Amino acid sequence: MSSWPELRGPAEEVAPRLLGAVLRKGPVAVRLTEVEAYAGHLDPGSHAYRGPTPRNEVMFGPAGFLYCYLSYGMHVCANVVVGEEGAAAAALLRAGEVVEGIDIARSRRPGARTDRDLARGPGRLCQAVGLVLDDDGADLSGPAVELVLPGQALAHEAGPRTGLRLAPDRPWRFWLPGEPTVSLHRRHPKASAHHPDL
DNA sequence: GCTCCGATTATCT
DNA sequence: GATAATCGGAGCG
Repeated sequence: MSSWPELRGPAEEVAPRLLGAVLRKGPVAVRLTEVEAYAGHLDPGSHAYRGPTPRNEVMFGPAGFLYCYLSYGMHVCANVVVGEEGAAAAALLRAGEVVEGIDIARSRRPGARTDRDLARGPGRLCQAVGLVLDDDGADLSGPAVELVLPGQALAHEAGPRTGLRLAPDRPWRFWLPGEPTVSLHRRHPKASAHHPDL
């Protein structure tokens, strides 16, 4: 039963369709403004590149479920599983605008100076929405966690992925133009070394 | 506004 | 034991 016909197809085609979608957990909901595509076993940048493990097994399942993992030992990041079952394709939820439960979101992110910082960045988004490691595998049909797709695809822009050590060059980051919650910066963790550029 | 840097732990080799 | 799809704070303009 493919209850998510809109999520079929390659990650880089499905991911932009998530822009403008609303993700809710309980009282807090965000409207997604920035996502990133990961093409599973075909993609050196994906956690699924080297095959199934206990952590990434949700990605190898059907579309419409949440894949959550711990990043840098302290931040939770969330993906929507997309594509055909077994392809392990997913879209990382990079940023959003809080559209419901903003007071609760603010209390969860006391460090945020402005509302636009509440869910700007994958770790911040999960903190604002209240997503934790235990939400790994959640069914996005609800009721605990729910995803509502926009009626039609919205106009978007694309650019290279950020933060990855491997395959950062694919233009698989997608965002809604003009959204203040979108962050277009940040370089690699470490430039490993200075190559004299030949 | 920008860049640099250290924190912290589940997961995999 | 090394790695990592990040964040927040410090320092500068």
